[in-house]
Amino acid sequence: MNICAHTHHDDDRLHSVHEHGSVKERIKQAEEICDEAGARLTPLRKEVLSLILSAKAPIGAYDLLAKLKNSNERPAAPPTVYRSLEFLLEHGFVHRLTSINAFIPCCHPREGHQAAFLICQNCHSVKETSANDLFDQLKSIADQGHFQAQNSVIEISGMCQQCQ
Amino acid sequence: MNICAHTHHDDDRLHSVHEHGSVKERIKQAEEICDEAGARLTPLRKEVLSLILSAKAPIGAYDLLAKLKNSNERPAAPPTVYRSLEFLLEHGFVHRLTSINAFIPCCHPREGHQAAFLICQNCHSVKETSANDLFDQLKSIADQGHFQAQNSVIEISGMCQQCQ
DNA sequence: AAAACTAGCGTTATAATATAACAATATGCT
DNA sequence: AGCATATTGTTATATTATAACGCTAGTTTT
Repeated sequence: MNICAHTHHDDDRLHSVHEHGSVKERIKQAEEICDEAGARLTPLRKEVLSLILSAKAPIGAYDLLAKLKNSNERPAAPPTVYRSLEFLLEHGFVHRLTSINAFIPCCHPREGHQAAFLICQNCHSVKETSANDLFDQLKSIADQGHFQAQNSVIEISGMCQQCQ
Repeated sequence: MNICAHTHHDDDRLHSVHEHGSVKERIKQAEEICDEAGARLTPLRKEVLSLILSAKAPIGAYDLLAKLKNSNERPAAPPTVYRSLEFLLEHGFVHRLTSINAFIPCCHPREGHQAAFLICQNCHSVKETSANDLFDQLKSIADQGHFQAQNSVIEISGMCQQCQ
């Protein structure tokens, strides 16, 4: 299992946490992935992604909208944000946390993985985990229900280590 | 593992599906549970629960509101519904499906269990499963993240057997 | 019994999240 | 250049959820 933090406090007690690159590096990586896939990481999309990467907690669509308006000559309305989010979700650059209507960067955009999220209700930090055993279980549940799974939401809310 | 269906089509191919009582019986059971717990299943709450039990698919708050308005001399506004839902959720009579903002009855209101849901995107049937192995996995994920879990959302969207 | 307290509900208003529909512009292709 | 398509702008509105305040009825306290 693998745990990745998206948080504003240090996580050095968590041995399995690894370093992500800087925002700049991660944008660059996204550009490469888009090039390979023939997708267009336009300036708008890049900026939305950058805002999500820079936010050290999950960020909502309307918060993104406000930041776009502030930091930008560009006009911005809800569809501006939602369309960019749609693109970023499709290409695996961000995740939607449905239980809190907010977005976080994906730790491993190349892997196209499924993930489970640990969401701290106190400090709003999020840990993304890719637990293969868990998804095997899910698959077996779906199979037993004769169900063709397309999409899973696994979100655990509670209290992170630092906040306990 | 245990699978329960909330659906408008027959599920006889699913051996593990069991029968729920009639709406009347299930309301009666809820009354008993409330009596034991010292909670009040008021006429309004009873009616909302009854509407959710009768709906053969997940039902949204505003659909409930519309039904309340139709079938009733009682006035109804959004807080009317949301407050009743809050009560029913707290006491384990219904589940909220956060990925589709809708509500379904709980199959086993006495057990206070956690559940995972299989949501058919085509016919909107839902199967509720209580998979202990899965929740053991979740617990172990939370433990490895030194995380105190309070609440889990597990929702799998896809295509049910009948719709494939 | 009167006063204080409380749970539940009514009522009005508004917040927060998300999408529809159509117009304008930019980009890639021949 | 001319065409097709993708992207973005723009306006309007739909959908989901909560805040705030007051009333009523029942319960407890004095």
